[in-house]
Amino acid sequence: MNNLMRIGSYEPDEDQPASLHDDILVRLRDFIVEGHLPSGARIPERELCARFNVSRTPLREALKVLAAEGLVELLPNRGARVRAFTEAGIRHLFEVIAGLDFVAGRLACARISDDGIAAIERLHLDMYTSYLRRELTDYFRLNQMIHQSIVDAADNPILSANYASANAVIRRLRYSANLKSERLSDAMREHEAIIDALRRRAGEELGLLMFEHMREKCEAVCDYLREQQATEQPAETPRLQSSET
Amino acid sequence: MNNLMRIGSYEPDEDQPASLHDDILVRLRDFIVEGHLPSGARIPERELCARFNVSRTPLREALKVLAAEGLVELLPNRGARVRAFTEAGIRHLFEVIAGLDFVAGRLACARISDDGIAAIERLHLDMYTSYLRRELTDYFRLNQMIHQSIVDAADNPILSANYASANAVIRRLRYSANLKSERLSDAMREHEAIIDALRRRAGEELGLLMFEHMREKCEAVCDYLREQQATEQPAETPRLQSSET
DNA sequence: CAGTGAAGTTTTGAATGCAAAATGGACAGG
DNA sequence: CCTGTCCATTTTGCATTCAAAACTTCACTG
Repeated sequence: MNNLMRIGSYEPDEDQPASLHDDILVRLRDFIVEGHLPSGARIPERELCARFNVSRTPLREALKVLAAEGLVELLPNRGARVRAFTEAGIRHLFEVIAGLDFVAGRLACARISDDGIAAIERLHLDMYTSYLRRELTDYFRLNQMIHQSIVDAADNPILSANYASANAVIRRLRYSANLKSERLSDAMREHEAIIDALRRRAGEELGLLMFEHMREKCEAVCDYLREQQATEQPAETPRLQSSET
Repeated sequence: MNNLMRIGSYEPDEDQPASLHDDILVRLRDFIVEGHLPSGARIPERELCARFNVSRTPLREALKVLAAEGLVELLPNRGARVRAFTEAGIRHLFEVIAGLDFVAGRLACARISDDGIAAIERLHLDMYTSYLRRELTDYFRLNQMIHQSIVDAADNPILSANYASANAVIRRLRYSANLKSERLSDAMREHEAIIDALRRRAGEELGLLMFEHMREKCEAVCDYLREQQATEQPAETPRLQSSET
Protein backbone atom coordinates (compact mmCIF):
# COMPACT_ATOMS: atom_id res chain seq x y z
CA MET A 1 0.00 0.00 0.00
CA ASN A 2 1.70 1.93 0.11
CA ASN A 3 0.16 3.65 1.14
CA LEU A 4 -2.85 3.50 0.79
CA MET A 5 -4.08 4.25 3.82
CA ARG A 6 -4.51 7.48 5.00
CA ILE A 7 -5.21 8.01 8.52
CA GLY A 8 -6.82 11.29 8.89
CA SER A 9 -8.18 13.66 6.41
CA TYR A 10 -11.79 13.79 7.19
CA GLU A 11 -13.03 17.29 7.16
CA PRO A 12 -15.97 18.63 9.03
CA ASP A 13 -17.26 21.26 6.63
CA GLU A 14 -16.81 21.12 2.94
CA ASP A 15 -19.51 23.45 1.83
CA GLN A 16 -16.81 25.98 1.07
CA PRO A 17 -15.25 26.12 -2.33
CA ALA A 18 -12.54 23.62 -1.56
CA SER A 19 -8.99 24.57 -2.27
CA LEU A 20 -7.82 23.88 -5.75
CA HIS A 21 -5.53 21.24 -4.42
CA ASP A 22 -8.31 19.28 -2.74
CA ASP A 23 -10.51 19.69 -5.74
CA ILE A 24 -7.85 18.32 -8.05
CA LEU A 25 -7.05 15.53 -5.62
CA VAL A 26 -10.63 14.33 -5.60
CA ARG A 27 -11.14 14.71 -9.31
CA LEU A 28 -7.91 13.02 -10.23
CA ARG A 29 -8.57 10.15 -7.85
CA ASP A 30 -12.03 9.64 -9.28
CA PHE A 31 -10.64 9.87 -12.77
CA ILE A 32 -8.17 7.10 -12.06
CA VAL A 33 -10.54 4.97 -10.01
CA GLU A 34 -13.10 5.11 -12.76
CA GLY A 35 -10.53 3.55 -15.03
CA HIS A 36 -10.06 6.30 -17.57
CA LEU A 37 -6.35 5.64 -17.58
CA PRO A 38 -4.96 2.21 -18.41
CA SER A 39 -2.95 0.39 -15.80
CA GLY A 40 0.70 1.30 -15.91
CA ALA A 41 0.08 4.19 -18.25
CA ARG A 42 2.43 7.07 -18.02
CA ILE A 43 0.74 10.31 -17.09
CA PRO A 44 2.51 13.42 -18.31
CA GLU A 45 1.89 16.29 -15.95
CA ARG A 46 1.15 18.87 -18.56
CA GLU A 47 -1.51 16.68 -20.12
CA LEU A 48 -3.28 16.39 -16.79
CA CYS A 49 -2.89 20.10 -16.25
CA ALA A 50 -4.64 20.70 -19.52
CA ARG A 51 -7.34 18.20 -18.66
CA PHE A 52 -8.10 19.74 -15.30
CA ASN A 53 -7.19 23.29 -16.15
CA VAL A 54 -4.76 24.00 -13.37
CA SER A 55 -1.12 24.74 -13.14
CA ARG A 56 1.40 22.09 -12.27
CA THR A 57 1.81 23.03 -8.62
CA PRO A 58 -1.54 21.83 -7.22
CA LEU A 59 -1.54 18.91 -9.62
CA ARG A 60 1.84 17.75 -8.44
CA GLU A 61 0.70 18.03 -4.84
CA ALA A 62 -2.25 15.83 -5.65
CA LEU A 63 -0.02 13.28 -7.36
CA LYS A 64 2.20 13.01 -4.31
CA VAL A 65 -0.84 12.30 -2.16
CA LEU A 66 -2.19 9.73 -4.60
CA ALA A 67 1.23 8.11 -4.62
CA ALA A 68 1.08 7.95 -0.85
CA GLU A 69 -2.33 6.32 -1.17
CA GLY A 70 -0.95 3.77 -3.57
CA LEU A 71 -3.07 4.60 -6.58
CA VAL A 72 -0.18 6.00 -8.49
CA GLU A 73 3.52 5.47 -8.52
CA LEU A 74 6.09 8.16 -9.10
CA LEU A 75 9.26 7.35 -10.97
CA PRO A 76 12.03 9.79 -10.18
CA ASN A 77 12.46 12.22 -13.02
CA ARG A 78 10.10 10.16 -15.09
CA GLY A 79 6.69 11.17 -13.97
CA ALA A 80 3.66 9.39 -12.64
CA ARG A 81 2.14 6.13 -13.74
CA VAL A 82 -1.11 4.49 -12.78
CA ARG A 83 -0.03 1.80 -10.40
CA ALA A 84 -0.18 -1.66 -11.93
CA PHE A 85 -0.81 -4.45 -9.48
CA THR A 86 0.48 -7.94 -9.52
CA GLU A 87 -1.84 -10.62 -8.25
CA ALA A 88 0.21 -10.66 -5.06
CA GLY A 89 -0.32 -6.93 -4.67
CA ILE A 90 -4.05 -7.35 -5.01
CA ARG A 91 -4.06 -10.08 -2.41
CA HIS A 92 -2.08 -7.86 -0.08
CA LEU A 93 -4.60 -5.14 -0.50
CA PHE A 94 -7.52 -7.46 0.16
CA GLU A 95 -5.79 -8.73 3.27
CA VAL A 96 -5.62 -5.21 4.63
CA ILE A 97 -9.22 -4.53 3.71
CA ALA A 98 -10.25 -7.77 5.39
CA GLY A 99 -8.58 -6.58 8.58
CA LEU A 100 -10.49 -3.33 8.41
CA ASP A 101 -13.72 -5.21 7.78
CA PHE A 102 -13.03 -7.33 10.81
CA VAL A 103 -12.82 -4.31 13.10
CA ALA A 104 -15.72 -2.68 11.35
CA GLY A 105 -17.93 -5.67 12.02
CA ARG A 106 -17.07 -5.80 15.68
CA LEU A 107 -17.52 -2.11 16.26
CA ALA A 108 -20.63 -1.82 14.16
CA CYS A 109 -22.44 -4.32 16.35
CA ALA A 110 -21.59 -2.29 19.40
CA ARG A 111 -22.43 1.10 17.97
CA ILE A 112 -25.08 0.82 15.32
CA SER A 113 -28.61 1.99 16.08
CA ASP A 114 -31.68 -0.18 15.60
CA ASP A 115 -32.63 2.07 12.74
CA GLY A 116 -29.22 1.54 11.25
CA ILE A 117 -29.71 -2.19 11.35
CA ALA A 118 -33.10 -1.83 9.75
CA ALA A 119 -31.63 0.31 6.98
CA ILE A 120 -28.98 -2.31 6.25
CA GLU A 121 -31.61 -5.03 6.22
CA ARG A 122 -33.49 -3.06 3.61
CA LEU A 123 -30.34 -2.73 1.53
CA HIS A 124 -29.86 -6.46 1.84
CA LEU A 125 -33.38 -7.17 0.65
CA ASP A 126 -32.91 -4.84 -2.30
CA MET A 127 -29.66 -6.57 -3.11
CA TYR A 128 -31.39 -9.92 -2.94
CA THR A 129 -33.98 -8.67 -5.40
CA SER A 130 -31.23 -7.55 -7.76
CA TYR A 131 -29.58 -10.91 -7.31
CA LEU A 132 -32.74 -12.79 -8.24
CA ARG A 133 -33.24 -10.62 -11.29
CA ARG A 134 -29.58 -10.83 -12.22
CA GLU A 135 -29.35 -7.05 -12.29
CA LEU A 136 -25.66 -7.04 -11.66
CA THR A 137 -25.04 -3.32 -11.68
CA ASP A 138 -27.59 -2.73 -8.96
CA TYR A 139 -26.42 -5.82 -7.15
CA PHE A 140 -22.88 -4.54 -6.89
CA ARG A 141 -23.93 -1.04 -6.03
CA LEU A 142 -26.05 -2.31 -3.15
CA ASN A 143 -23.35 -4.73 -2.09
CA GLN A 144 -20.92 -1.85 -1.89
CA MET A 145 -23.45 0.25 0.02
CA ILE A 146 -23.94 -2.48 2.61
CA HIS A 147 -20.25 -2.75 3.29
CA GLN A 148 -19.91 0.99 3.44
CA SER A 149 -22.84 1.21 5.84
CA ILE A 150 -21.32 -1.30 8.19
CA VAL A 151 -18.00 0.49 8.14
CA ASP A 152 -19.72 3.80 8.75
CA ALA A 153 -21.73 2.25 11.58
CA ALA A 154 -18.44 1.56 13.34
CA ASP A 155 -18.46 5.32 13.82
CA ASN A 156 -14.73 5.64 13.35
CA PRO A 157 -13.70 8.26 10.83
CA ILE A 158 -10.13 7.01 10.67
CA LEU A 159 -11.36 3.54 9.84
CA SER A 160 -13.74 4.92 7.23
CA ALA A 161 -10.98 6.95 5.60
CA ASN A 162 -8.61 4.01 5.45
CA TYR A 163 -11.32 1.76 4.12
CA ALA A 164 -12.26 4.24 1.41
CA SER A 165 -8.67 4.68 0.39
CA ALA A 166 -7.97 0.97 0.12
CA ASN A 167 -11.24 0.42 -1.70
CA ALA A 168 -10.42 3.09 -4.24
CA VAL A 169 -7.53 0.99 -5.45
CA ILE A 170 -9.68 -2.12 -5.64
CA ARG A 171 -12.53 -0.42 -7.40
CA ARG A 172 -10.20 0.46 -10.23
CA LEU A 173 -10.09 -3.19 -11.17
CA ARG A 174 -13.66 -3.26 -12.39
CA TYR A 175 -14.25 -6.91 -12.01
CA SER A 176 -17.76 -6.25 -10.73
CA ALA A 177 -20.01 -7.29 -13.51
CA ASN A 178 -17.97 -10.29 -14.45
CA LEU A 179 -17.84 -12.70 -11.55
CA LYS A 180 -19.17 -16.20 -11.95
CA SER A 181 -22.77 -16.65 -10.89
CA GLU A 182 -21.54 -19.40 -8.61
CA ARG A 183 -19.64 -16.76 -6.69
CA LEU A 184 -22.73 -14.58 -6.56
CA SER A 185 -24.77 -17.17 -4.75
CA ASP A 186 -21.93 -17.89 -2.35
CA ALA A 187 -21.66 -14.18 -1.69
CA MET A 188 -25.40 -13.96 -1.06
CA ARG A 189 -25.15 -16.66 1.54
CA GLU A 190 -22.23 -14.96 3.20
CA HIS A 191 -24.17 -11.73 3.27
CA GLU A 192 -27.14 -13.47 4.84
CA ALA A 193 -24.92 -14.66 7.66
CA ILE A 194 -23.50 -11.16 8.00
CA ILE A 195 -26.92 -9.59 8.26
CA ASP A 196 -27.98 -12.21 10.76
CA ALA A 197 -24.98 -11.61 12.99
CA LEU A 198 -25.51 -7.88 12.76
CA ARG A 199 -29.15 -8.23 13.73
CA ARG A 200 -28.11 -10.23 16.78
CA ARG A 201 -25.31 -7.71 17.41
CA ALA A 202 -22.91 -10.61 17.62
CA GLY A 203 -19.78 -8.55 17.12
CA GLU A 204 -17.14 -11.22 17.40
CA GLU A 205 -19.00 -13.38 14.95
CA LEU A 206 -19.68 -10.54 12.53
CA GLY A 207 -16.04 -9.50 12.50
CA LEU A 208 -14.93 -12.97 11.55
CA LEU A 209 -17.69 -13.33 8.98
CA MET A 210 -16.71 -10.13 7.28
CA PHE A 211 -13.07 -11.11 7.36
CA GLU A 212 -13.77 -14.42 5.68
CA HIS A 213 -16.16 -12.79 3.24
CA MET A 214 -13.37 -10.54 1.99
CA ARG A 215 -11.03 -13.48 1.64
CA GLU A 216 -13.53 -15.23 -0.57
CA LYS A 217 -14.07 -12.11 -2.55
CA CYS A 218 -10.33 -11.82 -3.03
CA GLU A 219 -10.18 -15.32 -4.46
CA ALA A 220 -13.06 -14.61 -6.80
CA VAL A 221 -11.50 -11.40 -8.05
CA CYS A 222 -8.11 -13.00 -8.53
CA ASP A 223 -9.69 -15.88 -10.42
CA TYR A 224 -11.48 -13.45 -12.66
CA LEU A 225 -8.41 -11.36 -13.33
CA ARG A 226 -6.23 -14.36 -13.98
CA GLU A 227 -8.77 -15.65 -16.45
CA GLN A 228 -9.05 -12.31 -18.17
CA GLN A 229 -5.34 -12.09 -18.47
CA ALA A 230 -5.08 -15.58 -19.91
CA THR A 231 -7.66 -15.01 -22.63
CA GLU A 232 -7.22 -11.39 -23.59
CA GLN A 233 -4.27 -9.32 -24.55
CA PRO A 234 -6.07 -6.34 -26.11
CA ALA A 235 -5.33 -3.09 -24.46
CA GLU A 236 -8.17 -1.80 -22.41
CA THR A 237 -8.91 -4.71 -20.09
CA PRO A 238 -8.26 -4.23 -16.42
CA ARG A 239 -5.29 -6.44 -15.90
CA LEU A 240 -2.53 -7.43 -13.62
CA GLN A 241 0.92 -6.02 -13.89
CA SER A 242 1.88 -5.81 -17.49
CA SER A 243 5.39 -6.37 -18.63
CA GLU A 244 4.98 -3.84 -21.38
CA THR A 245 6.98 -0.68 -21.20
CA MET B 1 -0.01 3.62 2.55
CA ASN B 2 1.85 4.48 0.70
CA ASN B 3 3.16 2.15 0.30
CA LEU B 4 5.81 1.25 1.28
CA MET B 5 6.70 3.98 2.97
CA ARG B 6 10.08 4.01 4.01
CA ILE B 7 9.17 4.76 7.50
CA GLY B 8 11.63 3.98 10.12
CA SER B 9 14.71 3.44 8.14
CA TYR B 10 17.22 6.19 8.41
CA GLU B 11 19.93 5.14 6.09
CA PRO B 12 23.59 5.91 6.27
CA ASP B 13 23.96 6.46 2.56
CA GLU B 14 22.99 9.87 1.46
CA ASP B 15 25.32 10.05 -1.44
CA GLN B 16 22.30 9.33 -3.62
CA PRO B 17 20.30 12.43 -2.95
CA ALA B 18 16.80 11.10 -3.21
CA SER B 19 14.35 13.66 -4.43
CA LEU B 20 14.13 16.63 -2.19
CA HIS B 21 10.47 15.97 -1.68
CA ASP B 22 10.98 12.49 -0.30
CA ASP B 23 13.83 13.66 1.84
CA ILE B 24 11.76 16.41 3.38
CA LEU B 25 8.81 14.09 3.80
CA VAL B 26 10.82 11.63 5.83
CA ARG B 27 12.60 14.24 7.86
CA LEU B 28 9.49 16.20 8.63
CA ARG B 29 7.59 13.08 9.62
CA ASP B 30 10.37 12.01 11.94
CA PHE B 31 10.58 15.49 13.33
CA ILE B 32 6.91 15.47 14.22
CA VAL B 33 6.81 11.86 15.42
CA GLU B 34 9.71 12.50 17.71
CA GLY B 35 7.62 15.14 19.35
CA HIS B 36 9.64 18.25 18.60
CA LEU B 37 6.49 20.16 17.91
CA PRO B 38 3.76 20.49 20.52
CA SER B 39 0.35 19.08 19.75
CA GLY B 40 -1.83 21.51 17.93
CA ALA B 41 1.03 23.88 17.28
CA ARG B 42 0.78 25.98 14.23
CA ILE B 43 3.62 25.41 11.80
CA PRO B 44 4.37 28.35 9.57
CA GLU B 45 5.75 27.20 6.25
CA ARG B 46 8.62 29.63 6.13
CA GLU B 47 9.85 28.51 9.52
CA LEU B 48 9.98 24.90 8.38
CA CYS B 49 11.63 25.98 5.16
CA ALA B 50 14.34 27.64 7.19
CA ARG B 51 14.67 24.61 9.44
CA PHE B 52 15.06 22.17 6.59
CA ASN B 53 16.68 24.51 4.13
CA VAL B 54 14.36 24.04 1.21
CA SER B 55 11.95 26.17 -0.68
CA ARG B 56 8.27 26.08 -0.02
CA THR B 57 7.31 23.88 -2.95
CA PRO B 58 8.71 20.52 -1.78
CA LEU B 59 7.82 21.35 1.79
CA ARG B 60 4.22 21.98 0.90
CA GLU B 61 4.09 18.71 -1.01
CA ALA B 62 5.36 16.92 2.08
CA LEU B 63 2.75 18.63 4.24
CA LYS B 64 -0.05 17.47 1.98
CA VAL B 65 1.16 13.90 2.26
CA LEU B 66 1.49 14.11 6.03
CA ALA B 67 -2.00 15.53 6.17
CA ALA B 68 -3.22 12.54 4.19
CA GLU B 69 -1.46 10.30 6.68
CA GLY B 70 -3.15 12.07 9.53
CA LEU B 71 -0.11 13.42 11.31
CA VAL B 72 -0.88 16.98 10.41
CA GLU B 73 -3.99 18.93 9.62
CA LEU B 74 -4.22 21.69 7.09
CA LEU B 75 -6.50 24.62 7.71
CA PRO B 76 -7.47 26.41 4.51
CA ASN B 77 -5.50 29.60 4.21
CA ARG B 78 -4.23 29.13 7.71
CA GLY B 79 -1.44 26.68 7.40
CA ALA B 80 -0.54 23.40 8.98
CA ARG B 81 -0.89 22.29 12.57
CA VAL B 82 0.33 19.20 14.30
CA ARG B 83 -2.77 17.14 14.65
CA ALA B 84 -4.14 17.15 18.17
CA PHE B 85 -6.09 14.08 19.12
CA THR B 86 -9.06 13.77 21.34
CA GLU B 87 -9.31 10.61 23.37
CA ALA B 88 -11.89 9.41 20.89
CA GLY B 89 -9.45 9.99 18.06
CA ILE B 90 -6.80 7.95 19.79
CA ARG B 91 -9.26 5.14 20.33
CA HIS B 92 -10.20 5.25 16.68
CA LEU B 93 -6.59 4.97 15.70
CA PHE B 94 -6.01 2.04 18.02
CA GLU B 95 -9.05 0.32 16.61
CA VAL B 96 -7.59 0.51 13.14
CA ILE B 97 -4.21 -0.68 14.36
CA ALA B 98 -5.89 -3.56 16.15
CA GLY B 99 -7.49 -4.60 12.89
CA LEU B 100 -4.13 -4.56 11.18
CA ASP B 101 -2.62 -6.56 14.03
CA PHE B 102 -5.38 -9.09 13.63
CA VAL B 103 -4.52 -9.74 10.00
CA ALA B 104 -0.83 -9.60 10.74
CA GLY B 105 -1.16 -12.34 13.34
CA ARG B 106 -3.09 -14.60 11.03
CA LEU B 107 -0.81 -14.13 8.09
CA ALA B 108 2.37 -14.28 10.10
CA CYS B 109 1.53 -17.77 11.32
CA ALA B 110 1.06 -18.93 7.77
CA ARG B 111 4.13 -17.25 6.33
CA ILE B 112 6.82 -16.91 8.95
CA SER B 113 9.88 -19.16 8.81
CA ASP B 114 11.04 -21.28 11.71
CA ASP B 115 14.03 -18.99 12.00
CA GLY B 116 11.67 -16.04 12.10
CA ILE B 117 9.81 -17.59 15.01
CA ALA B 118 13.09 -18.27 16.79
CA ALA B 119 14.14 -14.65 16.29
CA ILE B 120 10.91 -13.37 17.78
CA GLU B 121 11.26 -15.74 20.69
CA ARG B 122 14.68 -14.27 21.36
CA LEU B 123 13.23 -10.78 21.27
CA HIS B 124 10.60 -11.91 23.71
CA LEU B 125 13.18 -13.29 26.09
CA ASP B 126 15.18 -10.07 25.89
CA MET B 127 12.03 -8.12 26.58
CA TYR B 128 11.31 -10.31 29.56
CA THR B 129 14.77 -9.59 30.90
CA SER B 130 14.18 -5.87 30.51
CA TYR B 131 10.84 -6.29 32.21
CA LEU B 132 12.37 -8.03 35.21
CA ARG B 133 15.03 -5.36 35.50
CA ARG B 134 12.53 -2.59 34.98
CA GLU B 135 14.55 -1.22 32.11
CA LEU B 136 11.62 0.46 30.51
CA THR B 137 13.32 2.01 27.54
CA ASP B 138 14.66 -1.32 26.37
CA TYR B 139 11.38 -2.96 27.25
CA PHE B 140 9.43 -0.70 24.98
CA ARG B 141 11.96 -0.84 22.20
CA LEU B 142 11.84 -4.65 22.21
CA ASN B 143 8.08 -4.63 22.51
CA GLN B 144 7.88 -2.45 19.45
CA MET B 145 10.34 -4.70 17.61
CA ILE B 146 8.27 -7.78 18.34
CA HIS B 147 5.15 -6.23 16.92
CA GLN B 148 7.02 -4.94 13.92
CA SER B 149 8.54 -8.39 13.35
CA ILE B 150 5.15 -10.05 13.39
CA VAL B 151 3.75 -7.51 10.97
CA ASP B 152 6.77 -7.92 8.72
CA ALA B 153 6.41 -11.69 8.91
CA ALA B 154 2.99 -11.31 7.33
CA ASP B 155 5.03 -10.49 4.24
CA ASN B 156 2.61 -7.89 3.02
CA PRO B 157 4.20 -4.55 2.18
CA ILE B 158 0.86 -2.78 2.04
CA LEU B 159 0.04 -3.97 5.52
CA SER B 160 3.47 -2.97 6.78
CA ALA B 161 3.15 0.49 5.31
CA ASN B 162 -0.26 1.05 6.78
CA TYR B 163 0.86 -0.22 10.11
CA ALA B 164 3.89 2.04 10.09
CA SER B 165 1.83 5.02 9.12
CA ALA B 166 -0.74 4.47 11.85
CA ASN B 167 1.95 3.77 14.39
CA ALA B 168 3.74 6.99 13.56
CA VAL B 169 0.77 8.90 14.87
CA ILE B 170 0.64 6.82 18.04
CA ARG B 171 4.34 7.05 18.70
CA ARG B 172 4.03 10.78 18.89
CA LEU B 173 2.14 10.39 22.15
CA ARG B 174 5.19 9.23 24.08
CA TYR B 175 3.38 7.43 26.80
CA SER B 176 5.90 4.64 26.73
CA ALA B 177 7.89 5.07 29.88
CA ASN B 178 4.93 6.00 31.97
CA LEU B 179 2.49 3.15 32.10
CA LYS B 180 1.58 1.56 35.38
CA SER B 181 3.62 -1.49 36.32
CA GLU B 182 0.34 -3.32 36.65
CA ARG B 183 -0.15 -2.82 32.94
CA LEU B 184 3.37 -4.04 32.27
CA SER B 185 2.76 -7.40 33.84
CA ASP B 186 -0.56 -7.77 32.05
CA ALA B 187 1.18 -6.94 28.81
CA MET B 188 3.88 -9.50 29.52
CA ARG B 189 1.25 -12.17 29.97
CA GLU B 190 -0.47 -11.16 26.77
CA HIS B 191 2.83 -11.33 24.96
CA GLU B 192 3.49 -14.79 26.34
CA ALA B 193 0.22 -15.98 24.89
CA ILE B 194 1.09 -14.31 21.59
CA ILE B 195 4.47 -16.00 21.39
CA ASP B 196 2.89 -19.31 22.27
CA ALA B 197 0.29 -19.04 19.54
CA LEU B 198 2.94 -18.00 17.07
CA ARG B 199 5.10 -20.97 17.98
CA ARG B 200 2.14 -23.25 17.38
CA ARG B 201 1.34 -21.31 14.22
CA ALA B 202 -2.20 -20.98 15.49
CA GLY B 203 -3.16 -18.15 13.18
CA GLU B 204 -6.77 -17.65 14.14
CA GLU B 205 -5.83 -17.58 17.78
CA LEU B 206 -2.88 -15.26 17.26
CA GLY B 207 -4.95 -12.80 15.30
CA LEU B 208 -7.49 -12.54 18.07
CA LEU B 209 -4.81 -12.33 20.74
CA MET B 210 -3.11 -9.47 18.99
CA PHE B 211 -6.39 -7.73 18.46
CA GLU B 212 -7.25 -7.94 22.14
CA HIS B 213 -3.73 -6.98 23.11
CA MET B 214 -4.07 -3.71 21.23
CA ARG B 215 -7.40 -3.02 22.85
CA GLU B 216 -5.83 -3.38 26.26
CA LYS B 217 -2.95 -1.21 25.23
CA CYS B 218 -5.40 1.41 24.06
CA GLU B 219 -7.08 1.45 27.44
CA ALA B 220 -3.76 1.76 29.21
CA VAL B 221 -2.62 4.60 27.01
CA CYS B 222 -5.91 6.44 27.37
CA ASP B 223 -5.79 6.00 31.13
CA TYR B 224 -2.30 7.41 31.20
CA LEU B 225 -3.14 10.38 29.01
CA ARG B 226 -6.29 11.18 30.92
CA GLU B 227 -4.36 11.14 34.14
CA GLN B 228 -1.63 13.32 32.72
CA GLN B 229 -4.14 15.78 31.51
CA ALA B 230 -5.90 15.90 34.85
CA THR B 231 -2.79 16.59 36.90
CA GLU B 232 -0.64 18.70 34.60
CA GLN B 233 -1.31 21.80 32.65
CA PRO B 234 2.27 22.88 31.88
CA ALA B 235 3.01 23.12 28.25
CA GLU B 236 5.19 20.35 27.01
CA THR B 237 3.30 17.26 28.13
CA PRO B 238 1.89 15.01 25.44
CA ARG B 239 -1.75 15.70 25.79
CA LEU B 240 -5.13 15.28 24.29
CA GLN B 241 -6.79 17.91 22.24
CA SER B 242 -6.16 21.26 23.78
CA SER B 243 -8.77 23.91 23.74
CA GLU B 244 -6.13 26.60 23.48
CA THR B 245 -5.98 28.75 20.39
C1' DC C 1 23.70 -1.25 -42.56
C1' DA C 2 23.87 -1.30 -37.58
C1' DG C 3 25.52 1.05 -33.69
C1' DT C 4 27.01 5.12 -31.20
C1' DG C 5 26.69 9.46 -29.52
C1' DA C 6 25.88 14.45 -29.67
C1' DA C 7 22.61 18.24 -29.98
C1' DG C 8 17.94 19.69 -29.54
C1' DT C 9 13.50 19.06 -27.52
C1' DT C 10 10.52 17.70 -23.86
C1' DT C 11 9.52 16.85 -19.14
C1' DT C 12 10.36 16.83 -14.45
C1' DG C 13 12.04 19.01 -9.85
C1' DA C 14 12.48 22.96 -7.32
C1' DA C 15 12.55 28.17 -6.64
C1' DT C 16 10.56 32.44 -7.17
C1' DG C 17 6.85 35.79 -7.89
C1' DC C 18 2.27 37.54 -7.28
C1' DA C 19 -2.49 38.04 -5.70
C1' DA C 20 -5.76 36.85 -2.09
C1' DA C 21 -6.63 35.83 2.54
C1' DA C 22 -5.57 36.16 7.33
C1' DT C 23 -3.21 38.17 11.35
C1' DG C 24 -2.03 41.95 14.40
C1' DG C 25 -2.41 46.46 16.05
C1' DA C 26 -3.66 51.24 16.29
C1' DC C 27 -7.29 54.10 16.79
C1' DA C 28 -12.05 55.72 17.41
C1' DG C 29 -16.42 55.17 19.67
C1' DG C 30 -19.20 53.64 23.35
C1' DC D 1 -11.85 50.42 30.11
C1' DC D 2 -13.66 47.63 26.72
C1' DT D 3 -15.06 46.90 21.88
C1' DG D 4 -15.07 47.14 17.07
C1' DT D 5 -13.15 48.79 12.60
C1' DC D 6 -9.60 49.79 9.33
C1' DC D 7 -4.98 49.37 7.60
C1' DA D 8 -0.17 47.41 7.40
C1' DT D 9 2.17 43.23 7.55
C1' DT D 10 2.54 38.44 7.15
C1' DT D 11 1.27 34.05 5.26
C1' DT D 12 -0.87 31.13 2.25
C1' DG D 13 -2.35 29.35 -2.59
C1' DC D 14 -1.21 29.06 -7.04
C1' DA D 15 1.20 30.32 -11.41
C1' DT D 16 5.29 30.94 -13.54
C1' DT D 17 10.14 30.51 -14.20
C1' DC D 18 14.61 28.21 -14.24
C1' DA D 19 17.72 24.35 -14.18
C1' DA D 20 18.65 19.58 -14.57
C1' DA D 21 17.41 15.16 -16.14
C1' DA D 22 15.35 12.25 -19.66
C1' DC D 23 13.82 11.18 -24.42
C1' DT D 24 14.46 12.14 -29.69
C1' DT D 25 16.50 12.65 -33.65
C1' DC D 26 19.86 12.18 -36.71
C1' DA D 27 24.37 12.36 -38.44
C1' DC D 28 28.59 9.96 -38.37
C1' DT D 29 31.70 5.89 -37.72
C1' DG D 30 33.02 1.33 -38.20
